[in-house]
Amino acid sequence: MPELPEVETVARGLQAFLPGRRILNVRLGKTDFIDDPAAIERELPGCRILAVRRFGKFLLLDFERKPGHGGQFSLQVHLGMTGQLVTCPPEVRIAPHTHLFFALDDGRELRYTDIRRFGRIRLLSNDARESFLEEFGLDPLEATEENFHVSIRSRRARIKALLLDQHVLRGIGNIYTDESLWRARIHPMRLGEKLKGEELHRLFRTVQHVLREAIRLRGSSVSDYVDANGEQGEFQLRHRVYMREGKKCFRCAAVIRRVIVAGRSSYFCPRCQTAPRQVRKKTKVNSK
DNA sequence: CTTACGGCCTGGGTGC
DNA sequence: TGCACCCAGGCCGTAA
Repeated sequence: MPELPEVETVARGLQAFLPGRRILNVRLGKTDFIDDPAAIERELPGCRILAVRRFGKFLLLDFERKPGHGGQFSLQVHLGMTGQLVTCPPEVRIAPHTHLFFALDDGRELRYTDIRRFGRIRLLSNDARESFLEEFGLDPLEATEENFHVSIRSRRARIKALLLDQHVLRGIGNIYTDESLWRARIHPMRLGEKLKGEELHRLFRTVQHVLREAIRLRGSSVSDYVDANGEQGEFQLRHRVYMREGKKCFRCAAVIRRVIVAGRSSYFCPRCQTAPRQVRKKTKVNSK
Protein backbone atom coordinates (compact mmCIF):
# COMPACT_ATOMS: atom_id res chain seq x y z
CA MET A 1 0.00 0.00 0.00
CA PRO A 2 1.92 2.99 -1.18
CA GLU A 3 1.96 5.70 1.48
CA LEU A 4 4.53 8.46 1.98
CA PRO A 5 7.60 6.20 2.50
CA GLU A 6 6.76 3.98 -0.48
CA VAL A 7 6.04 6.91 -2.80
CA GLU A 8 9.24 8.62 -1.61
CA THR A 9 11.22 5.45 -2.38
CA VAL A 10 9.71 5.21 -5.86
CA ALA A 11 10.42 8.90 -6.50
CA ARG A 12 14.08 8.51 -5.50
CA GLY A 13 14.39 5.44 -7.70
CA LEU A 14 12.93 7.27 -10.69
CA GLN A 15 15.18 10.27 -10.08
CA ALA A 16 18.14 8.07 -11.05
CA PHE A 17 16.74 7.43 -14.52
CA LEU A 18 14.16 9.97 -15.63
CA PRO A 19 15.38 13.59 -15.39
CA GLY A 20 16.70 14.69 -18.77
CA ARG A 21 15.03 11.82 -20.65
CA ARG A 22 12.63 12.44 -23.53
CA ILE A 23 9.46 10.39 -24.11
CA LEU A 24 9.61 8.83 -27.58
CA ASN A 25 6.20 7.22 -27.63
CA VAL A 26 3.29 6.17 -25.44
CA ARG A 27 1.35 2.90 -25.42
CA LEU A 28 -1.80 2.41 -23.35
CA GLY A 29 -3.71 -0.65 -22.15
CA LYS A 30 -6.83 -0.19 -20.00
CA THR A 31 -7.42 3.50 -19.40
CA ASP A 32 -10.39 3.74 -17.00
CA PHE A 33 -8.09 5.09 -14.26
CA ILE A 34 -6.61 7.79 -16.52
CA ASP A 35 -8.28 11.20 -16.56
CA ASP A 36 -7.81 11.94 -20.27
CA PRO A 37 -5.90 9.13 -22.02
CA ALA A 38 -6.09 10.82 -25.42
CA ALA A 39 -4.32 13.86 -23.99
CA ILE A 40 -1.50 11.66 -22.69
CA GLU A 41 -1.04 10.01 -26.08
CA ARG A 42 -1.15 13.42 -27.79
CA GLU A 43 0.89 15.60 -25.42
CA LEU A 44 3.68 13.43 -24.05
CA PRO A 45 5.64 12.12 -27.06
CA GLY A 46 8.61 14.42 -27.69
CA CYS A 47 8.54 15.96 -24.21
CA ARG A 48 11.50 15.97 -21.84
CA ILE A 49 11.25 15.03 -18.17
CA LEU A 50 12.67 17.79 -15.97
CA ALA A 51 12.17 16.34 -12.49
CA VAL A 52 10.42 13.70 -10.39
CA ARG A 53 8.85 14.77 -7.09
CA ARG A 54 6.71 13.34 -4.32
CA PHE A 55 3.82 15.38 -2.96
CA GLY A 56 1.95 13.53 -0.22
CA LYS A 57 1.11 10.21 -1.84
CA PHE A 58 1.37 11.68 -5.34
CA LEU A 59 4.24 11.36 -7.76
CA LEU A 60 4.73 14.36 -10.01
CA LEU A 61 6.72 14.09 -13.22
CA ASP A 62 7.48 17.61 -14.39
CA PHE A 63 7.75 18.01 -18.16
CA GLU A 64 9.04 20.60 -20.58
CA ARG A 65 6.77 21.00 -23.59
CA LYS A 66 7.93 20.03 -27.06
CA PRO A 67 10.46 22.41 -28.64
CA GLY A 68 8.59 25.44 -29.93
CA HIS A 69 5.49 24.87 -27.78
CA GLY A 70 6.91 26.47 -24.64
CA GLY A 71 5.91 26.09 -21.01
CA GLN A 72 5.78 23.25 -18.55
CA PHE A 73 3.26 20.78 -17.16
CA SER A 74 3.17 17.72 -14.92
CA LEU A 75 2.02 14.15 -15.05
CA GLN A 76 0.36 13.36 -11.73
CA VAL A 77 0.42 9.72 -10.63
CA HIS A 78 -1.33 8.28 -7.59
CA LEU A 79 -0.43 4.63 -7.03
CA GLY A 80 -3.67 3.85 -5.19
CA MET A 81 -3.38 0.43 -3.56
CA THR A 82 -1.48 -1.65 -6.08
CA GLY A 83 0.13 0.81 -8.49
CA GLN A 84 3.75 0.26 -9.57
CA LEU A 85 5.87 2.68 -11.59
CA VAL A 86 9.00 0.94 -12.79
CA THR A 87 11.75 1.59 -15.33
CA CYS A 88 13.41 -1.33 -17.06
CA PRO A 89 14.90 -2.38 -20.39
CA PRO A 90 12.10 -3.01 -22.91
CA GLU A 91 12.90 -6.71 -23.21
CA VAL A 92 11.97 -7.36 -19.56
CA ARG A 93 8.87 -9.56 -19.26
CA ILE A 94 5.69 -7.49 -19.05
CA ALA A 95 3.89 -8.00 -15.73
CA PRO A 96 0.15 -8.69 -15.89
CA HIS A 97 -2.02 -5.55 -15.48
CA THR A 98 0.57 -3.26 -17.04
CA HIS A 99 -1.42 -0.49 -18.71
CA LEU A 100 1.03 2.27 -19.55
CA PHE A 101 4.32 2.13 -21.47
CA PHE A 102 6.55 5.13 -22.09
CA ALA A 103 9.49 4.53 -24.42
CA LEU A 104 12.45 6.68 -23.30
CA ASP A 105 15.23 8.14 -25.46
CA ASP A 106 17.91 6.10 -23.68
CA GLY A 107 16.32 2.84 -24.79
CA ARG A 108 14.67 2.11 -21.43
CA GLU A 109 10.96 1.93 -20.74
CA LEU A 110 8.81 3.44 -17.99
CA ARG A 111 5.83 1.20 -17.15
CA TYR A 112 2.77 1.58 -14.96
CA THR A 113 1.26 -1.62 -13.54
CA ASP A 114 -1.85 -1.61 -11.34
CA ILE A 115 -3.70 -4.83 -10.50
CA ARG A 116 -6.75 -3.17 -9.00
CA ARG A 117 -6.62 0.11 -10.90
CA PHE A 118 -7.25 2.18 -7.76
CA GLY A 119 -4.49 4.47 -8.96
CA ARG A 120 -5.16 7.71 -10.83
CA ILE A 121 -3.17 9.40 -13.56
CA ARG A 122 -3.68 12.80 -15.16
CA LEU A 123 -1.96 15.69 -16.85
CA LEU A 124 -1.87 19.03 -15.07
CA SER A 125 -0.93 22.44 -16.36
CA ASN A 126 1.26 24.43 -13.99
CA ASP A 127 -1.70 26.57 -12.88
CA ALA A 128 -4.03 23.63 -12.29
CA ARG A 129 -1.27 21.82 -10.43
CA GLU A 130 -0.60 24.66 -8.00
CA SER A 131 -4.25 25.20 -7.11
CA PHE A 132 -4.75 21.44 -6.71
CA LEU A 133 -1.76 21.04 -4.40
CA GLU A 134 -2.85 23.95 -2.22
CA GLU A 135 -5.78 21.89 -0.93
CA PHE A 136 -3.54 19.48 0.93
CA GLY A 137 -2.22 19.57 4.47
CA LEU A 138 1.33 19.65 5.79
CA ASP A 139 4.02 17.21 4.78
CA PRO A 140 4.58 15.39 8.10
CA LEU A 141 8.35 15.34 7.59
CA GLU A 142 8.51 19.08 6.85
CA ALA A 143 6.07 20.23 9.53
CA THR A 144 7.32 21.92 12.66
CA GLU A 145 5.99 20.58 15.94
CA GLU A 146 3.94 23.75 16.38
CA ASN A 147 2.32 23.37 12.94
CA PHE A 148 1.59 19.75 13.72
CA HIS A 149 -0.13 20.62 17.02
CA VAL A 150 -2.28 23.28 15.35
CA SER A 151 -3.35 20.88 12.56
CA ILE A 152 -4.39 18.10 14.94
CA ARG A 153 -6.21 20.43 17.31
CA SER A 154 -7.95 22.25 14.44
CA ARG A 155 -10.77 19.76 14.03
CA ARG A 156 -13.04 17.66 16.19
CA ALA A 157 -12.45 14.13 14.96
CA ARG A 158 -10.76 10.95 16.02
CA ILE A 159 -7.00 11.02 15.83
CA LYS A 160 -7.06 8.07 13.42
CA ALA A 161 -9.29 10.01 11.00
CA LEU A 162 -7.15 13.13 11.35
CA LEU A 163 -3.90 11.32 10.57
CA LEU A 164 -5.51 9.68 7.54
CA ASP A 165 -7.01 12.94 6.25
CA GLN A 166 -4.80 14.21 3.42
CA HIS A 167 -6.10 17.74 4.00
CA VAL A 168 -4.69 17.71 7.54
CA LEU A 169 -1.39 15.94 6.88
CA ARG A 170 -0.42 14.66 3.45
CA GLY A 171 1.05 11.22 2.83
CA ILE A 172 0.03 9.08 5.81
CA GLY A 173 -2.17 6.01 5.25
CA ASN A 174 -3.49 3.14 7.34
CA ILE A 175 -0.22 1.34 8.05
CA TYR A 176 1.77 4.34 9.29
CA THR A 177 -1.18 5.71 11.25
CA ASP A 178 -1.47 2.54 13.32
CA GLU A 179 2.28 2.11 13.69
CA SER A 180 2.69 5.73 14.87
CA LEU A 181 -0.23 5.58 17.32
CA TRP A 182 1.07 2.36 18.88
CA ARG A 183 4.51 3.85 19.36
CA ALA A 184 3.00 7.02 20.85
CA ARG A 185 0.65 4.92 23.05
CA ILE A 186 -2.46 6.74 21.80
CA HIS A 187 -5.75 4.96 21.14
CA PRO A 188 -7.04 5.50 17.55
CA MET A 189 -10.47 6.66 18.80
CA ARG A 190 -9.13 9.52 20.93
CA LEU A 191 -10.35 12.92 19.78
CA GLY A 192 -7.56 15.05 18.33
CA GLU A 193 -8.62 18.15 20.26
CA LYS A 194 -8.48 16.26 23.55
CA LEU A 195 -4.91 15.02 23.23
CA LYS A 196 -2.64 16.38 25.94
CA GLY A 197 0.43 18.39 25.04
CA GLU A 198 2.68 15.54 26.08
CA GLU A 199 0.75 13.11 23.87
CA LEU A 200 0.89 15.41 20.86
CA HIS A 201 4.61 15.79 21.42
CA ARG A 202 5.06 12.01 21.45
CA LEU A 203 2.87 11.62 18.36
CA PHE A 204 4.82 14.21 16.40
CA ARG A 205 8.05 12.42 17.26
CA THR A 206 6.75 8.92 16.46
CA VAL A 207 5.12 9.93 13.16
CA GLN A 208 8.42 11.37 11.96
CA HIS A 209 10.45 8.48 13.37
CA VAL A 210 8.25 5.81 11.77
CA LEU A 211 8.20 7.57 8.39
CA ARG A 212 11.98 8.10 8.38
CA GLU A 213 12.66 4.49 9.38
CA ALA A 214 10.26 3.26 6.71
CA ILE A 215 12.00 5.39 4.06
CA ARG A 216 15.37 4.06 5.24
CA LEU A 217 14.08 0.50 4.77
CA ARG A 218 12.56 1.41 1.39
CA GLY A 219 8.92 1.07 2.40
CA SER A 220 6.54 -1.69 3.48
CA SER A 221 5.87 -4.51 1.00
CA VAL A 222 2.65 -5.99 2.37
CA SER A 223 1.00 -7.07 -0.85
CA ASP A 224 2.08 -5.59 -4.16
CA TYR A 225 4.34 -2.66 -3.40
CA VAL A 226 7.70 -2.52 -5.19
CA ASP A 227 10.08 0.38 -5.84
CA ALA A 228 11.06 1.89 -9.19
CA ASN A 229 13.40 -1.06 -9.83
CA GLY A 230 10.76 -3.65 -9.02
CA GLU A 231 12.25 -4.50 -5.60
CA GLN A 232 10.43 -4.96 -2.30
CA GLY A 233 10.89 -2.87 0.83
CA GLU A 234 11.65 -4.19 4.31
CA PHE A 235 9.73 -2.04 6.77
CA GLN A 236 6.96 -4.68 6.99
CA LEU A 237 9.47 -6.60 9.15
CA ARG A 238 9.32 -3.74 11.67
CA HIS A 239 5.55 -3.47 11.91
CA ARG A 240 4.44 -3.62 15.54
CA VAL A 241 0.62 -3.67 15.23
CA TYR A 242 -0.50 -3.51 11.60
CA MET A 243 -2.18 -6.85 10.66
CA ARG A 244 -1.19 -8.39 14.01
CA GLU A 245 -4.67 -8.99 15.44
CA GLY A 246 -4.57 -11.75 18.08
CA LYS A 247 -0.80 -11.59 18.42
CA LYS A 248 1.10 -10.30 21.44
CA CYS A 249 2.03 -6.66 21.89
CA PHE A 250 5.79 -6.18 21.46
CA ARG A 251 5.82 -3.89 24.51
CA CYS A 252 3.49 -5.50 27.08
CA ALA A 253 2.43 -8.89 25.61
CA ALA A 254 -1.29 -8.04 25.74
CA VAL A 255 -3.28 -9.32 22.75
CA ILE A 256 -3.45 -6.88 19.81
CA ARG A 257 -7.00 -5.99 18.79
CA ARG A 258 -8.65 -4.71 15.62
CA VAL A 259 -11.50 -2.20 15.51
CA ILE A 260 -12.99 -0.19 12.67
CA VAL A 261 -12.25 3.52 13.04
CA ALA A 262 -12.94 6.02 10.27
CA GLY A 263 -14.01 3.06 8.13
CA ARG A 264 -10.58 1.43 8.37
CA SER A 265 -9.22 -1.59 10.17
CA SER A 266 -7.28 -0.20 13.11
CA TYR A 267 -4.84 -2.30 15.07
CA PHE A 268 -3.87 -1.34 18.61
CA CYS A 269 -2.78 -2.68 21.98
CA PRO A 270 -5.67 -2.40 24.48
CA ARG A 271 -3.23 -2.09 27.38
CA CYS A 272 -0.68 0.36 25.97
CA GLN A 273 -3.28 2.49 24.15
CA THR A 274 -6.02 3.37 26.61
CA ALA A 275 -9.47 3.92 25.11
CA PRO A 276 -11.13 7.33 25.64
CA ARG A 277 -13.81 7.49 28.34
CA GLN A 278 -16.87 7.64 26.03
CA VAL A 279 -15.70 4.48 24.23
CA ARG A 280 -14.96 2.65 27.50
CA LYS A 281 -18.47 3.43 28.76
CA LYS A 282 -20.09 2.27 25.54
CA THR A 283 -18.10 -0.95 25.53
CA LYS A 284 -19.12 -1.68 29.11
CA VAL A 285 -22.82 -1.15 28.39
CA ASN A 286 -22.70 -3.21 25.21
CA SER A 287 -20.86 -6.08 26.77
CA LYS A 288 -23.29 -6.33 29.67
C1' DC B 1 -19.38 22.90 8.58
C1' DT B 2 -19.01 17.86 10.05
C1' DT B 3 -18.89 12.56 9.77
C1' DA B 4 -20.56 8.09 7.54
C1' DC B 5 -20.85 4.96 3.99
C1' DG B 6 -21.03 2.62 -0.63
C1' DG B 7 -18.58 1.72 -4.79
C1' DC B 8 -14.61 1.05 -7.39
C1' DC B 9 -11.18 -3.29 -8.45
C1' DT B 10 -8.49 -7.97 -8.18
C1' DG B 11 -6.28 -11.66 -5.78
C1' DG B 12 -5.63 -14.32 -1.83
C1' DG B 13 -7.51 -16.66 1.91
C1' DT B 14 -11.24 -19.37 4.16
C1' DG B 15 -14.96 -22.50 4.72
C1' DC B 16 -18.03 -25.89 2.99
C1' DT C 1 -11.39 -29.57 -6.70
C1' DG C 2 -14.61 -26.01 -7.03
C1' DC C 3 -17.10 -22.22 -5.74
C1' DA C 4 -19.15 -18.57 -2.97
C1' DC C 5 -17.84 -15.22 0.03
C1' DC C 6 -15.08 -11.78 2.44
C1' DC C 7 -11.37 -8.70 3.00
C1' DA C 8 -7.48 -5.54 1.92
C1' DG C 9 -8.12 0.29 1.64
C1' DG C 10 -7.37 5.38 -0.85
C1' DC C 11 -10.45 8.31 -2.50
C1' DC C 12 -14.60 10.30 -4.29
C1' DG C 13 -19.45 11.23 -4.48
C1' DT C 14 -23.53 11.36 -1.95
C1' DA C 15 -26.28 11.36 2.19
C1' DA C 16 -27.35 12.65 6.80
